[in-house]
Amino acid sequence: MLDRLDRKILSILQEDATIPVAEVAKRVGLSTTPCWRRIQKLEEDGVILRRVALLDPRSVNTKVTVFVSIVTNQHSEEWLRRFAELIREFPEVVEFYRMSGQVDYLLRVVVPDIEAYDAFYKRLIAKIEISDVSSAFAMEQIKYTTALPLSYIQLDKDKPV
Amino acid sequence: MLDRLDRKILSILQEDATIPVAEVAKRVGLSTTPCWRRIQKLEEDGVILRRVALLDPRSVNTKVTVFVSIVTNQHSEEWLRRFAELIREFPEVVEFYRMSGQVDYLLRVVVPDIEAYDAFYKRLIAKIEISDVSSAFAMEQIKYTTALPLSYIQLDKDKPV
DNA sequence: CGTGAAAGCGACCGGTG
DNA sequence: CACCGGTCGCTTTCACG
Repeated sequence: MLDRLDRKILSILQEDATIPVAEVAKRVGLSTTPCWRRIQKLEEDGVILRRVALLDPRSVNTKVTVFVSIVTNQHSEEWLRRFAELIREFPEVVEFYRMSGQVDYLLRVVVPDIEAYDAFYKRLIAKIEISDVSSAFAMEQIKYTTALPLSYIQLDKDKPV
Repeated sequence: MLDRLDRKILSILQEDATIPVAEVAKRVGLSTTPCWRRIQKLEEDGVILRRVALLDPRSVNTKVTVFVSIVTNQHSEEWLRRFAELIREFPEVVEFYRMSGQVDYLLRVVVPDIEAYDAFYKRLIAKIEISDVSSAFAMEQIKYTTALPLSYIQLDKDKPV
Protein backbone atom coordinates (compact mmCIF):
# COMPACT_ATOMS: atom_id res chain seq x y z
CA MET A 1 0.00 0.00 0.00
CA LEU A 2 1.29 3.43 -0.94
CA ASP A 3 0.81 6.85 0.61
CA ARG A 4 1.09 10.40 -0.68
CA LEU A 5 4.83 10.53 -0.17
CA ASP A 6 5.37 7.38 -2.18
CA ARG A 7 3.23 8.82 -4.91
CA LYS A 8 5.28 12.02 -4.94
CA ILE A 9 8.48 10.03 -5.13
CA LEU A 10 7.16 7.98 -8.01
CA SER A 11 6.02 11.05 -9.91
CA ILE A 12 9.52 12.47 -9.67
CA LEU A 13 11.38 9.32 -10.62
CA GLN A 14 9.19 8.39 -13.54
CA GLU A 15 9.97 11.79 -15.04
CA ASP A 16 13.69 11.82 -14.22
CA ALA A 17 15.50 8.93 -12.62
CA THR A 18 18.83 10.76 -12.39
CA ILE A 19 17.77 13.01 -9.52
CA PRO A 20 19.80 12.22 -6.37
CA VAL A 21 17.94 10.78 -3.40
CA ALA A 22 18.77 13.84 -1.30
CA GLU A 23 17.08 16.09 -3.86
CA VAL A 24 14.04 13.82 -4.10
CA ALA A 25 13.83 13.85 -0.32
CA LYS A 26 13.89 17.62 -0.24
CA ARG A 27 11.13 17.90 -2.83
CA VAL A 28 8.80 15.53 -1.02
CA GLY A 29 9.62 17.01 2.40
CA LEU A 30 11.54 14.10 3.85
CA SER A 31 15.10 13.57 4.97
CA THR A 32 17.45 11.46 2.92
CA THR A 33 17.44 8.18 4.81
CA PRO A 34 13.70 7.46 4.98
CA CYS A 35 13.32 8.63 1.41
CA TRP A 36 16.04 6.23 0.34
CA ARG A 37 14.36 3.42 2.27
CA ARG A 38 11.06 4.13 0.54
CA ILE A 39 12.65 4.04 -2.88
CA GLN A 40 14.35 0.78 -1.95
CA LYS A 41 11.01 -0.69 -0.89
CA LEU A 42 9.29 0.53 -4.04
CA GLU A 43 11.88 -1.38 -6.04
CA GLU A 44 11.64 -4.51 -3.90
CA ASP A 45 7.86 -4.48 -4.16
CA GLY A 46 8.09 -4.18 -7.93
CA VAL A 47 6.33 -0.83 -8.09
CA ILE A 48 9.46 0.51 -9.77
CA LEU A 49 10.27 -2.09 -12.38
CA ARG A 50 13.47 -0.71 -13.83
CA ARG A 51 15.36 2.40 -14.82
CA VAL A 52 16.05 2.88 -18.50
CA ALA A 53 17.43 5.41 -20.94
CA LEU A 54 14.93 6.74 -23.47
CA LEU A 55 16.33 7.32 -26.94
CA ASP A 56 15.33 9.79 -29.61
CA PRO A 57 13.50 7.86 -32.38
CA ARG A 58 14.92 10.15 -35.05
CA SER A 59 18.48 9.58 -33.90
CA VAL A 60 18.13 5.83 -34.24
CA ASN A 61 16.25 6.12 -37.52
CA THR A 62 12.87 4.81 -36.36
CA LYS A 63 10.61 7.79 -36.67
CA VAL A 64 7.71 5.97 -38.34
CA THR A 65 5.15 4.19 -36.16
CA VAL A 66 2.75 1.68 -37.67
CA PHE A 67 -0.21 0.17 -35.87
CA VAL A 68 -0.90 -3.33 -37.09
CA SER A 69 -4.33 -4.83 -36.47
CA ILE A 70 -4.47 -8.57 -36.67
CA VAL A 71 -7.48 -10.80 -37.03
CA THR A 72 -6.91 -14.53 -36.81
CA ASN A 73 -8.94 -17.70 -36.93
CA GLN A 74 -6.46 -19.40 -34.61
CA HIS A 75 -7.65 -19.00 -31.07
CA SER A 76 -5.82 -21.75 -29.22
CA GLU A 77 -3.57 -21.12 -26.23
CA GLU A 78 -0.78 -22.84 -28.09
CA TRP A 79 -1.02 -20.61 -31.12
CA LEU A 80 -0.94 -17.47 -28.97
CA ARG A 81 2.09 -18.73 -27.07
CA ARG A 82 3.96 -19.33 -30.29
CA PHE A 83 2.87 -16.00 -31.71
CA ALA A 84 3.93 -14.11 -28.59
CA GLU A 85 7.32 -15.78 -28.65
CA LEU A 86 7.76 -14.86 -32.29
CA ILE A 87 6.86 -11.26 -31.69
CA ARG A 88 9.35 -11.03 -28.87
CA GLU A 89 12.10 -11.69 -31.41
CA PHE A 90 11.14 -8.64 -33.46
CA PRO A 91 12.65 -5.54 -31.89
CA GLU A 92 10.57 -3.42 -34.25
CA VAL A 93 7.48 -4.45 -32.30
CA VAL A 94 7.57 -2.27 -29.22
CA GLU A 95 4.01 -2.93 -28.04
CA PHE A 96 1.73 -5.91 -28.40
CA TYR A 97 -1.82 -6.23 -27.06
CA ARG A 98 -4.54 -8.82 -27.08
CA MET A 99 -7.73 -6.96 -27.83
CA SER A 100 -11.42 -7.37 -27.35
CA GLY A 101 -13.77 -6.61 -30.22
CA GLN A 102 -13.28 -7.07 -33.95
CA VAL A 103 -9.50 -6.99 -33.84
CA ASP A 104 -7.71 -9.83 -32.03
CA TYR A 105 -4.23 -8.34 -31.67
CA LEU A 106 -2.70 -4.92 -32.02
CA LEU A 107 0.98 -4.21 -32.59
CA ARG A 108 2.89 -0.98 -32.49
CA VAL A 109 5.83 -1.25 -34.86
CA VAL A 110 8.61 1.29 -35.31
CA VAL A 111 10.65 1.51 -38.52
CA PRO A 112 12.52 4.13 -40.56
CA ASP A 113 10.03 4.34 -43.44
CA ILE A 114 7.32 2.59 -45.42
CA GLU A 115 9.78 0.42 -47.31
CA ALA A 116 11.27 -0.89 -44.09
CA TYR A 117 7.79 -1.59 -42.82
CA ASP A 118 7.04 -3.61 -45.92
CA ALA A 119 10.18 -5.65 -45.36
CA PHE A 120 9.26 -6.19 -41.74
CA TYR A 121 5.76 -7.22 -42.72
CA LYS A 122 7.05 -9.83 -45.16
CA ARG A 123 9.38 -11.26 -42.54
CA LEU A 124 6.50 -11.49 -40.10
CA ILE A 125 3.95 -13.24 -42.29
CA ALA A 126 6.64 -15.59 -43.55
CA LYS A 127 6.96 -16.91 -40.02
CA ILE A 128 3.35 -17.40 -39.00
CA GLU A 129 -0.13 -17.86 -40.42
CA ILE A 130 -2.28 -14.79 -39.90
CA SER A 131 -5.62 -14.52 -41.62
CA ASP A 132 -6.12 -10.79 -41.79
CA VAL A 133 -3.78 -7.87 -41.23
CA SER A 134 -4.34 -4.16 -41.62
CA SER A 135 -1.80 -1.41 -41.12
CA ALA A 136 -2.35 2.16 -40.05
CA PHE A 137 0.49 4.66 -40.35
CA ALA A 138 1.17 7.41 -37.87
CA MET A 139 2.20 10.67 -39.47
CA GLU A 140 3.27 12.30 -36.25
CA GLN A 141 3.84 11.33 -32.64
CA ILE A 142 2.24 14.19 -30.76
CA LYS A 143 2.63 12.76 -27.28
CA TYR A 144 4.60 9.87 -25.88
CA THR A 145 5.29 9.31 -22.24
CA THR A 146 6.29 6.40 -20.07
CA ALA A 147 4.85 8.19 -17.06
CA LEU A 148 1.69 6.52 -15.82
CA PRO A 149 -1.07 8.56 -14.16
CA LEU A 150 -0.72 8.30 -10.40
CA SER A 151 -4.15 9.64 -9.50
CA TYR A 152 -5.69 6.17 -9.43
CA ILE A 153 -3.42 4.85 -6.71
CA GLN A 154 -5.37 3.68 -3.67
CA LEU A 155 -3.77 5.70 -0.92
CA ASP A 156 -3.05 4.24 2.49
CA LYS A 157 -5.25 6.32 4.80
CA ASP A 158 -3.25 5.38 7.89
CA LYS A 159 -0.43 7.58 6.68
CA PRO A 160 -2.16 10.78 5.66
CA VAL A 161 0.95 12.98 6.11
CA MET B 1 26.93 9.95 -36.70
CA LEU B 2 27.18 6.80 -34.57
CA ASP B 3 29.39 3.75 -34.76
CA ARG B 4 29.10 0.20 -33.50
CA LEU B 5 30.38 1.08 -30.05
CA ASP B 6 27.79 3.81 -29.63
CA ARG B 7 25.14 1.37 -30.70
CA LYS B 8 26.30 -1.19 -28.15
CA ILE B 9 26.29 1.43 -25.43
CA LEU B 10 22.77 2.48 -26.35
CA SER B 11 21.50 -1.08 -26.38
CA ILE B 12 22.78 -1.55 -22.85
CA LEU B 13 21.48 1.71 -21.44
CA GLN B 14 18.03 1.49 -22.97
CA GLU B 15 17.61 -1.86 -21.22
CA ASP B 16 19.12 -0.84 -17.89
CA ALA B 17 20.30 2.65 -17.08
CA THR B 18 21.63 1.74 -13.65
CA ILE B 19 24.67 -0.10 -14.95
CA PRO B 20 27.87 1.73 -13.92
CA VAL B 21 29.97 3.27 -16.67
CA ALA B 22 32.87 0.98 -15.85
CA GLU B 23 30.67 -2.06 -16.42
CA VAL B 24 29.29 -0.65 -19.67
CA ALA B 25 32.84 0.02 -20.79
CA LYS B 26 33.86 -3.55 -20.08
CA ARG B 27 30.94 -4.96 -22.02
CA VAL B 28 31.60 -2.89 -25.12
CA GLY B 29 35.37 -3.42 -24.92
CA LEU B 30 36.40 0.08 -23.97
CA SER B 31 37.98 1.60 -20.93
CA THR B 32 36.01 3.77 -18.59
CA THR B 33 37.04 7.25 -19.66
CA PRO B 34 36.32 7.07 -23.42
CA CYS B 35 33.11 5.19 -22.70
CA TRP B 36 32.07 7.93 -20.31
CA ARG B 37 32.91 10.54 -22.93
CA ARG B 38 30.73 8.76 -25.49
CA ILE B 39 27.77 8.56 -23.15
CA GLN B 40 28.18 12.26 -22.39
CA LYS B 41 28.16 13.06 -26.08
CA LEU B 42 25.14 10.85 -26.72
CA GLU B 43 23.29 12.90 -24.12
CA GLU B 44 24.49 16.23 -25.48
CA ASP B 45 23.49 15.24 -28.99
CA GLY B 46 20.04 14.28 -27.78
CA VAL B 47 20.35 10.65 -28.78
CA ILE B 48 19.74 9.79 -25.15
CA LEU B 49 16.76 11.95 -24.22
CA ARG B 50 16.38 11.11 -20.55
CA ARG B 51 16.59 8.42 -17.92
CA VAL B 52 13.36 7.41 -16.28
CA ALA B 53 11.94 4.88 -13.85
CA LEU B 54 9.36 2.53 -15.33
CA LEU B 55 6.48 1.66 -13.01
CA ASP B 56 4.35 -1.42 -12.83
CA PRO B 57 0.88 -0.56 -14.21
CA ARG B 58 -0.83 -2.90 -11.74
CA SER B 59 0.86 -1.26 -8.78
CA VAL B 60 -0.44 2.16 -9.76
CA ASN B 61 -3.86 0.79 -10.67
CA THR B 62 -3.75 1.43 -14.41
CA LYS B 63 -3.76 -2.03 -15.88
CA VAL B 64 -6.38 -1.35 -18.56
CA THR B 65 -5.26 0.11 -21.88
CA VAL B 66 -7.79 1.60 -24.26
CA PHE B 67 -7.06 2.63 -27.83
CA VAL B 68 -9.20 5.55 -28.85
CA SER B 69 -9.68 6.23 -32.54
CA ILE B 70 -10.83 9.72 -33.36
CA VAL B 71 -12.32 11.01 -36.55
CA THR B 72 -12.91 14.72 -36.80
CA ASN B 73 -14.19 17.20 -39.32
CA GLN B 74 -11.88 19.88 -37.93
CA HIS B 75 -8.67 19.87 -39.86
CA SER B 76 -7.23 23.26 -39.14
CA GLU B 77 -3.79 23.82 -37.64
CA GLU B 78 -5.38 25.81 -34.88
CA TRP B 79 -7.77 23.06 -33.88
CA LEU B 80 -4.96 20.51 -33.72
CA ARG B 81 -2.85 22.82 -31.59
CA ARG B 82 -5.69 23.25 -29.13
CA PHE B 83 -6.42 19.54 -29.15
CA ALA B 84 -2.77 18.61 -28.56
CA GLU B 85 -2.56 21.04 -25.69
CA LEU B 86 -5.70 19.59 -24.14
CA ILE B 87 -4.43 16.05 -24.44
CA ARG B 88 -1.20 16.99 -22.76
CA GLU B 89 -3.21 17.82 -19.64
CA PHE B 90 -4.62 14.32 -19.42
CA PRO B 91 -2.07 12.04 -17.78
CA GLU B 92 -4.22 9.06 -18.73
CA VAL B 93 -3.24 9.63 -22.36
CA VAL B 94 0.22 8.16 -22.63
CA GLU B 95 0.47 8.15 -26.41
CA PHE B 96 -1.07 10.32 -29.08
CA TYR B 97 -0.62 10.01 -32.84
CA ARG B 98 -1.82 11.79 -35.92
CA MET B 99 -2.71 9.08 -38.38
CA SER B 100 -3.11 8.66 -42.08
CA GLY B 101 -6.13 6.82 -43.43
CA GLN B 102 -9.68 6.62 -42.10
CA VAL B 103 -8.77 7.51 -38.55
CA ASP B 104 -7.41 10.99 -37.85
CA TYR B 105 -5.97 10.51 -34.36
CA LEU B 106 -5.16 7.59 -32.16
CA LEU B 107 -4.79 7.72 -28.39
CA ARG B 108 -3.51 5.15 -25.97
CA VAL B 109 -5.23 5.70 -22.65
CA VAL B 110 -4.46 3.89 -19.39
CA VAL B 111 -7.05 3.58 -16.62
CA PRO B 112 -7.97 1.17 -13.81
CA ASP B 113 -11.15 -0.20 -15.38
CA ILE B 114 -14.00 0.39 -17.80
CA GLU B 115 -15.83 2.71 -15.42
CA ALA B 116 -12.80 4.94 -15.08
CA TYR B 117 -12.46 4.99 -18.84
CA ASP B 118 -16.04 6.11 -19.16
CA ALA B 119 -15.39 8.93 -16.72
CA PHE B 120 -12.26 9.91 -18.62
CA TYR B 121 -14.15 9.83 -21.89
CA LYS B 122 -16.83 12.15 -20.56
CA ARG B 123 -14.23 14.59 -19.30
CA LEU B 124 -12.54 14.55 -22.67
CA ILE B 125 -15.56 15.17 -24.89
CA ALA B 126 -16.80 17.83 -22.50
CA LYS B 127 -13.70 19.83 -23.36
CA ILE B 128 -13.59 19.60 -27.12
CA GLU B 129 -15.73 18.87 -30.13
CA ILE B 130 -14.95 15.51 -31.68
CA SER B 131 -17.21 14.10 -34.34
CA ASP B 132 -16.57 10.39 -34.06
CA VAL B 133 -14.81 8.33 -31.42
CA SER B 134 -14.41 4.60 -31.12
CA SER B 135 -12.73 2.71 -28.31
CA ALA B 136 -10.95 -0.61 -28.40
CA PHE B 137 -10.03 -2.32 -25.15
CA ALA B 138 -6.87 -4.29 -24.59
CA MET B 139 -7.38 -7.45 -22.58
CA GLU B 140 -3.70 -8.11 -22.08
CA GLN B 141 -0.40 -6.36 -22.64
CA ILE B 142 1.75 -9.09 -24.10
CA LYS B 143 4.78 -6.96 -24.88
CA TYR B 144 5.78 -3.46 -23.93
CA THR B 145 9.24 -2.04 -24.29
CA THR B 146 10.77 1.40 -24.44
CA ALA B 147 13.78 -0.07 -26.24
CA LEU B 148 13.90 1.00 -29.88
CA PRO B 149 15.43 -1.27 -32.52
CA LEU B 150 19.00 -0.20 -33.19
CA SER B 151 19.48 -2.13 -36.41
CA TYR B 152 18.38 0.81 -38.55
CA ILE B 153 21.09 3.15 -37.34
CA GLN B 154 23.29 4.40 -40.17
CA LEU B 155 26.73 3.43 -38.95
CA ASP B 156 29.73 5.67 -39.42
CA LYS B 157 31.95 3.61 -41.72
CA ASP B 158 35.05 5.63 -40.83
CA LYS B 159 35.07 4.02 -37.42
CA PRO B 160 34.64 0.34 -38.12
CA VAL B 161 36.07 -0.61 -34.70
C1' DC C 1 41.67 6.02 -27.39
C1' DG C 2 44.23 3.78 -23.11
C1' DT C 3 46.04 4.10 -18.48
C1' DG C 4 46.36 5.60 -13.90
C1' DA C 5 45.06 8.33 -10.40
C1' DA C 6 43.08 12.10 -7.85
C1' DA C 7 38.97 14.35 -6.05
C1' DG C 8 34.23 14.65 -4.80
C1' DC C 9 29.68 13.30 -4.59
C1' DG C 10 26.14 10.18 -3.57
C1' DA C 11 24.53 5.69 -2.15
C1' DC C 12 24.25 2.98 1.64
C1' DC C 13 24.16 1.60 6.55
C1' DG C 14 24.87 2.10 11.16
C1' DG C 15 23.21 4.62 15.59
C1' DT C 16 20.57 8.22 18.49
C1' DG C 17 16.54 11.14 19.84
C1' DC D 1 11.01 10.16 10.94
C1' DA D 2 14.94 13.62 11.87
C1' DC D 3 19.60 13.94 12.45
C1' DC D 4 24.48 12.73 12.55
C1' DG D 5 28.24 10.07 11.27
C1' DG D 6 30.68 6.90 8.60
C1' DT D 7 32.34 3.89 4.63
C1' DC D 8 32.42 2.62 0.07
C1' DG D 9 31.76 2.82 -4.73
C1' DC D 10 31.08 5.36 -8.62
C1' DT D 11 31.34 9.40 -11.31
C1' DT D 12 33.93 12.94 -13.08
C1' DT D 13 38.06 15.11 -14.32
C1' DC D 14 42.90 15.40 -14.75
C1' DA D 15 47.73 14.45 -16.81
C1' DC D 16 50.14 11.66 -19.87
C1' DG D 17 51.34 8.13 -23.69
